Amino acid sequence: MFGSYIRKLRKERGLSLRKLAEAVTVEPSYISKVERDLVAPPSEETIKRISEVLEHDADVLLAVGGKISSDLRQAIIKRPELFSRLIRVVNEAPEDLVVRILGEVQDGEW
Amino acid sequence: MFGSYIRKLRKERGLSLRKLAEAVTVEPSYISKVERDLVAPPSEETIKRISEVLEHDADVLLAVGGKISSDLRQAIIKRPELFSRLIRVVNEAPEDLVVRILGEVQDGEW
DNA sequence: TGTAGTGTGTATTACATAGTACACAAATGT
DNA sequence: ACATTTGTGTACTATGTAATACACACTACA
Repeated sequence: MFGSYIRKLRKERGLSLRKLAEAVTVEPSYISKVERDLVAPPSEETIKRISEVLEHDADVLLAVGGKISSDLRQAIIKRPELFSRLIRVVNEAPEDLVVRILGEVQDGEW
Repeated sequence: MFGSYIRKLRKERGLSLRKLAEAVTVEPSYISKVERDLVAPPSEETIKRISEVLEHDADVLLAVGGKISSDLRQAIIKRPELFSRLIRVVNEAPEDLVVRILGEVQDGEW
């Protein structure tokens, strides 16, 4: 999944596999294997560099690779009761509702 | 950190290291090393078993061990834009405010 | 004074993670 | 025709993760 996802992105950017590899500072053969899903998705750091080169949301790319950004992990780990509850509750709630809450929290309407 | 944390819990429960090890189905020497932080915290599965035996919140124990429950990870990974934003926004907000939001979302007051 | 239970030390292991290094073949450009 | 670029195949490696296995020494206790 991750492989085909970034291969498509790369082609849309008109970038060769080798150019991507160079920009990300990994071996071309590694990108080749990654794009065909012959190996597991790269590390968090490498995925983040890929997201910059391909100009794609890092959180989404990490998620496609089955990972979570370490700053999110740290936030959760620092207040586990709060965030565990929050995530589980929100996960049950319909998305549009959550989006509305988010907007209001952000706008300081509380 | 994790080690001293569970050692304290275990003593409070009046449990011997070996009894804990047996209940968790790992080697006593392993628990010994874990409790003195000579090795990294156990796997998610093992921490969850420890949390049951010691009757302590699993999310908190996982967090002390630097981990996040896989069900939370899956929730985030399925809707990365939503949850990444949510976590970052909430992380900036004061806790009491977040707790109030949580309560209201739960109570279906939206 | 054994023997049962306590915690610990040392050595080892299986598997996963995250890649590198380098050679090769096909297509493209000039 | 030749050089360059493109993607790929094969082999190898270093580090981390998550433990096991077993022997040892100390304390309690009956």
